[in-house]
Amino acid sequence: MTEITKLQSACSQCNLQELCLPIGLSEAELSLVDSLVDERRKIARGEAIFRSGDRFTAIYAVKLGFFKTEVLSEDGRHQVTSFYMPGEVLGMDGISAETHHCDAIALEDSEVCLIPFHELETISVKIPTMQRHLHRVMSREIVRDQGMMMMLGAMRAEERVIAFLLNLSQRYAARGYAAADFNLRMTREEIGSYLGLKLETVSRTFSHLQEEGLLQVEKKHIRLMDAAKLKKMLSQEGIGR
Amino acid sequence: MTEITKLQSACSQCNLQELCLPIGLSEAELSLVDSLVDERRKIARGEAIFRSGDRFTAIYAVKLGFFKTEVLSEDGRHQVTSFYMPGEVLGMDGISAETHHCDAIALEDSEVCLIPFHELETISVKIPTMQRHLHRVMSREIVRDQGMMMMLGAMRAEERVIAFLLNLSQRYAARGYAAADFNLRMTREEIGSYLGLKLETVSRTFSHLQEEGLLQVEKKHIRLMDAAKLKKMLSQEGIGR
DNA sequence: ATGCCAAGTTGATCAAGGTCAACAACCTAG
DNA sequence: CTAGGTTGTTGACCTTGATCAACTTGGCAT
Repeated sequence: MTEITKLQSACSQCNLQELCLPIGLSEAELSLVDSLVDERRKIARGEAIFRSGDRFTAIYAVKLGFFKTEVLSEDGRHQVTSFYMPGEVLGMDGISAETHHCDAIALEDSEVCLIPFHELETISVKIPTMQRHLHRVMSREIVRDQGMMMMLGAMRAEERVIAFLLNLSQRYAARGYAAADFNLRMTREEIGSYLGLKLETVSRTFSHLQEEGLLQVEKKHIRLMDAAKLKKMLSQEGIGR
Repeated sequence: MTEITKLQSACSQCNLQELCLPIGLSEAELSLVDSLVDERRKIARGEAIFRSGDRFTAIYAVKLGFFKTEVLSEDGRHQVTSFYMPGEVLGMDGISAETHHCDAIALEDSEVCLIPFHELETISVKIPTMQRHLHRVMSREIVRDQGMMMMLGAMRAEERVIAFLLNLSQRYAARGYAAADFNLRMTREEIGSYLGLKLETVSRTFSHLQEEGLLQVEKKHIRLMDAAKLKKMLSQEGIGR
């Protein structure tokens, strides 16, 4: 199902450039990058870019669509660890052992740009800006994960849901989409898994926030009615748990 | 309190080398590394190497002692995100924004080797092995964090405690210490924070595992009486939560 | 259409773990 | 030695969110 069609891909032409690449590359450097990222791949909804245990060869920039990553433990359990939208880079978990430690699955028909990692390392020796950028992208993932731990370890259900929605909102906004009006690409169950909650709890929390007038939910369509108040609920709410 | 004493530090002589550095560096490369890591710093118990908001300049390899990192949210909440023991590297959260996002605090009198990050980037251009190693270390942190999320999101209290103890055990073993007999360096509260539990729950779980004969706990001294069974409990236990 | 399945909502009940409180053991300072 | 603070243990009780179950809705295949 996964097409390995090579689409023309030129970072130098891409409107996601500012999200993927360091700013201020020269013409020459940009064309080096173009030659590095020479393959684009279509991933159908439900298909994986890579799975846990797959040999690591590349990292992937989301060009179009939406992904989740999920880890599975020995027993049947699995947990969504992240969602990725266009301009975000995934697959860096594979570097350490040359093997991926999670599955990366498309939530809708999507496209990724394939960045062969060892070539990236080679190029980043020639372009220090590129090296630094790579390090920042990796570090950003570490910081994000720390925030995630904070959320899972220290927030109650309602706060987690709010934090999740505000995070999505902010990422949509950064891409020029409406910050307060968007469609979820994932199911309640996937949200629950990501937030360490059961799908029923996610559903109930949505309903509850809607009753409060803070949110409008219609299936996957979300409208934030009072983002300011939601933010406040996050930072003030019970010191509890 | 924090002494900025410069101790002699020579990676080429260090017995933690195999944990910190890539294998197979040449003499010449090793002496380059020696000149990079020229400062060692003593950190007294309770003191911080860096705090959230501090400008990022370096990463730190634990030479001796024990650290925790903790993030704090706007409101008073804080959460321990990691513990570090000798040979482990901390501070990489600072790369992305040139600012640290957590506090790194010594749990006992400790020593760290200071690795100026921009110089490390410079050197890793000259030593590809070094660059690759850096990427692996960062990636390892990402993988570790994913496991942490899994734990916080999908495991029940008892499993978290077991996973925590087994993880410590394995890291002690990797350093040549007894795998089944060690002292905790952190309080029950710190363990609880790390595991997303209250200190009472940690305490009760210890007691419970002790009743089961799986563990011996005497204050901070832990003895794993049946590591095999503990491992089994982790992978089999309730699909629940 | 019709039947089916996945996704979502809502209610009733239950249990894991949080909260509050009392107390013990230990450490340090005076 | 004594006082006071920190750390840990244990008990009683309560809250949050999980579990189980019924039902609705919409999409898709026949």
